[in-house]
Amino acid sequence: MFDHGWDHGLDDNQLAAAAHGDGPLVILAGAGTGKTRTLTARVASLVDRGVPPERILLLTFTRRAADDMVARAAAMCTRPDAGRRLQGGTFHAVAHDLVSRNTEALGLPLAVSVLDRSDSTDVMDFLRHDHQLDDTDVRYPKASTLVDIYSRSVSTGRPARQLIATEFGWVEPHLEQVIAILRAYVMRKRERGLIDFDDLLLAWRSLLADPLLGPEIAGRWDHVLVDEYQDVNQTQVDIVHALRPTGAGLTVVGDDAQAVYAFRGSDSAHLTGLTSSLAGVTVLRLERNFRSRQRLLDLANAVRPTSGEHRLTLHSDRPGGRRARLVRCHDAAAEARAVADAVLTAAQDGRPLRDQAVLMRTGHHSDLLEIELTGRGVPFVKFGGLKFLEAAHVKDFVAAVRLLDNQLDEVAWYRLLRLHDGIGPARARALLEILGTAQMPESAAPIDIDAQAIAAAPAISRTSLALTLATLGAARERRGIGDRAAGCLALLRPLLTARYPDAVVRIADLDRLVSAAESAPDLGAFVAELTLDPPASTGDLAGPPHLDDDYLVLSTVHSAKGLEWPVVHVIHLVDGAFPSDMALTSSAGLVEEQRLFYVAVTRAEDELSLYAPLRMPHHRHARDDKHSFAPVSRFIDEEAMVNLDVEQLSPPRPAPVRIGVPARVALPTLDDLWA
DNA sequence: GGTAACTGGGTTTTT
DNA sequence: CCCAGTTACC
Repeated sequence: MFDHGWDHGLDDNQLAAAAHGDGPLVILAGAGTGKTRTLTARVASLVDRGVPPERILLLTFTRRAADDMVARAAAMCTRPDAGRRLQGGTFHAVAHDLVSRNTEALGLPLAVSVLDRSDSTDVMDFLRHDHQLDDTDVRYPKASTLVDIYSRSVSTGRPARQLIATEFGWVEPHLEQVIAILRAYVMRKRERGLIDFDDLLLAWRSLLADPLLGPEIAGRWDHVLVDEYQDVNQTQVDIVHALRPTGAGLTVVGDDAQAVYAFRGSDSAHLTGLTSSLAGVTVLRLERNFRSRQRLLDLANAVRPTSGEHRLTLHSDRPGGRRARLVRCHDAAAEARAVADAVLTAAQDGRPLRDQAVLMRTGHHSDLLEIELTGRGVPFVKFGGLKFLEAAHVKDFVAAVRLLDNQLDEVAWYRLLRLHDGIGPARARALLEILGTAQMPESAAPIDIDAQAIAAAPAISRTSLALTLATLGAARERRGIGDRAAGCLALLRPLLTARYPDAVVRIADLDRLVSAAESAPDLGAFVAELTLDPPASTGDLAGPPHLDDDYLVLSTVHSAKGLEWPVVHVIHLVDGAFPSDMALTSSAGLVEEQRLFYVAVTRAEDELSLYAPLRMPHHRHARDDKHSFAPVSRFIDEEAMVNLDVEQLSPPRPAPVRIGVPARVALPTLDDLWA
């Protein structure tokens, strides 16, 4: 074999995938089987075969995965400029780029604002109000439920009526009103230049369906490679199909047992279906695992949901190892202590904190653990759960920036207006009628509009509102990105200071955001990108200064997908927590939880500990009988149990009971205190 | 009467 | 952080 660089260290199956020709290729890759390595090697091999790098498109679901893959592929290529020319990104980022360049063709205003989920909920709330669905005497579906229905409907291609009938039964009494609101939601966004996450994909699909633009866009790429294909929804399937209609030049990688995004419209049937529906498809399997010790894979294979023809069985390159531990704890507090003990013990045994991770079903499952870790001085970083962007002040800043370009952005106005004393939901809505209405750039002077709004505002808010509008107007006149961003911060400074007790910290956050924005090519794009891919913590923005510090990672299983650590702790393995009580009612939900558990288990390289608290504050069902292994976790059946070492932590010793006369304790009097 | 501001209890997962 | 319920203001 010639040494191309990209084929170095690949096994036969990986090599077959990397060197595969132009026909459609489906790679079924189990966890830890070198999927990324294979995909990047394939990219490098294509480039070596003479495919121009810019004619290769790598699609992923997270920007981290996209950046990672482009960088690694570039490193394998013999062409020095490949990294710059390779096209890669998340579905949503690529879509956003295309949408921004084609707003006119799409019939959108020149400037569009990207809505995250909570922005979408705000829009839905306006409509709920307009349609009088916010009366308190009848329980109408909440705005967030409406967003759920809308999103699931468009991303799966199922009509809302059908979706409501099968999965949102409690909404049916208001079916007609809900349908009317969903229609209005589409119109409202279009009028105001607002696009949500689903719209980005829908717009890309529409562009591809256009007789003129479609072929031009699809024609930009000869090869399309899609990572994590088990997580695509119907819109994404349509996009991929429009990009590579015959399947030639298409490579997809995935593992149906790791499909964990059904709640956002994904369906792993899209992956499994491809293996039979695509003419001339080559299906390759990667089952050789380079990550985990065999003992851990035995457990992984036993808990992996079976999936008929696409059964994959992982076998390790790294035999032996320790069996996973199942630690049964008395309650969540005992669990937190046990995890902290284990983390510190491992650290003493030469596993730095950075080699360990604690995984959980939902963000707040680590609440007690975080207190415990803080108390013991163990540094940690948390992924998943509340994001930096969800902090109120960051959303305020994003709103201000969006208003620079898009004055029709009512969601942004609504947010900003309510920061003023004396302006609540109702007054903000009234002011929106004035401020958020379209004025053509050349028509009525904006000053008049501002004056009108100030006059309409309650007296107490007029001074600060006038200042806000003036600062915003001034920032709009600026051209430099740093100046514009600084203007937005200047606008917020008095408002945040008045509103939040910890305003100093929050403003310092925004200072960092402003300096990060300065190096961006365009402020609007910077904010849109921030929305599409929010940094997990403020630390992310400042670059990696604490990279040489040692810290423990706490993460939701969803956010841990694709990552690995030598030592992994999975906490809260108890019905109602993991699996989530939201999923307990449907079998589809339970299978998804099982896949999520499989993802968690397969993150570990050397050591895996599973923690099962027996008593949870809100769950009385966990029984205390210490010797029965039956209700350990519904994820672990008898076959899987064989691969576990079970440890039972003794319950905490009850506080000693004192019998006798209670001591008399005198509370201090004022005179005592002043003495 | 209509709002804003405050209080207390609860929270799935994410592009 | 969001929501519902309550109080207090104009």
